[in-house]
Amino acid sequence: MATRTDAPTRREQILKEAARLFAERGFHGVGVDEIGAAVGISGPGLYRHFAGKDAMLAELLVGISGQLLTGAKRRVREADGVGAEALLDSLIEGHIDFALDDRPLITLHDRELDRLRDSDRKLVRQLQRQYVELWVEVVRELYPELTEPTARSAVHSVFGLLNSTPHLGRAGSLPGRGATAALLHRMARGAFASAG
Amino acid sequence: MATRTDAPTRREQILKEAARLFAERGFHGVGVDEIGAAVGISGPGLYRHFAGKDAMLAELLVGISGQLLTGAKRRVREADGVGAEALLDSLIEGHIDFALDDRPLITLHDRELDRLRDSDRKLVRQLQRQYVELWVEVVRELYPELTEPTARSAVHSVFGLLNSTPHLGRAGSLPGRGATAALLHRMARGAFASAG
DNA sequence: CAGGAAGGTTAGCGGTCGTTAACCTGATGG
DNA sequence: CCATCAGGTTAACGACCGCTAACCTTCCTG
Repeated sequence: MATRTDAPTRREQILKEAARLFAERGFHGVGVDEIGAAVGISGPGLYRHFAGKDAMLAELLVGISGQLLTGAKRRVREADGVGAEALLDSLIEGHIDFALDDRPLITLHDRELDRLRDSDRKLVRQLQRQYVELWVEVVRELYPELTEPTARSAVHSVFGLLNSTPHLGRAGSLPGRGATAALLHRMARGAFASAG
Repeated sequence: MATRTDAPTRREQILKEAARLFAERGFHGVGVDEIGAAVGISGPGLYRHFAGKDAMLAELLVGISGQLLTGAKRRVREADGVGAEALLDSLIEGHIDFALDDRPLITLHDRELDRLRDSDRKLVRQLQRQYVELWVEVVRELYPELTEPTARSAVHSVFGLLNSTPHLGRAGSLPGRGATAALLHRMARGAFASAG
């Protein structure tokens, strides 16, 4: 992975703050002036970087879905031949990393999808579907007794479990990142194991 | 439980439709005219029944939290002495019933809490906290090796799992209510069992 | 050193939305 | 039989919000 060391561009600043604000107060609950203020410019200045408020949300959601899918595909590729056990662990690990590092995006991901233009929403849905199907394949390989609809439901439910991180108290109430990740991982595996 | 047989009052109609619309498009994404139209009256007519749009959301959220807590307390009372195993099963069953029967409310429950007036939000948070603590006690009785913060995280995560029902395709894609409930139940138990 | 692109600014327009005001109607009960 | 009231209606107001227009710097570059 090409690790970023250079400073974030203004566009990236804006996207990050917009994600945070959208997650906190909802897409309609945040004004462009607030987003601008969050990056030190004011209101209409945003339009030098984005076509509009909708475009920010679209870029965020497409970006999330794309990143998740790309990462998962890479894991499948790199884990070729190591067995379904290790691959599922890798997928879970990737999803947990994402859920813990980009909480606002995870929140947006299943909250504001309906606010997108039709074409963008279709694209995001397609990316999501591919991501899910990728998991379903791995899960069914590991638990062949699961029917395909059952496996899909199980995958969605585990996503719900992993995406619960925003609800795990903001501050130091949770037992540290590593411990939280390990707990979520164990629970996800336990949930799958009991699905059949 | 005193089963309702009489027709729903207008207030109840409004709340039900408002819940559905809020869940579909977000609190700010729904206008009072739409809510009115959904029950056959128009816009400002709602103000004969509610002080304002905020009041509808507040009543919905307080109602949900209260119902969840009341039901859970009843289950604890009725299950006195039957052991932690059966009690946890009962709590899970109750939560699943709620998640399957009142999907819009479940969605609102963890999506629009921040839109409430301070006092209402505090009340809802307090009811939620009691509900969580009730689960935590049972879980820790059943799995004494769990620390209290770990148990609390586990409970939140299982809520995420159980509340994933809105993401399980609207139509006939899921394998029937009974099968879905059973699947969720098994997965929740498996997740808890693997938390330690 | 001109000059244009990049990236800001403020003023303001147009539309939407929550809410209120004023009015109407049908049922109810003394 | 009339007063009252619950439960509607439409008109309209005021606030807010997304977005555009017009203008102003700063800086790179031929």
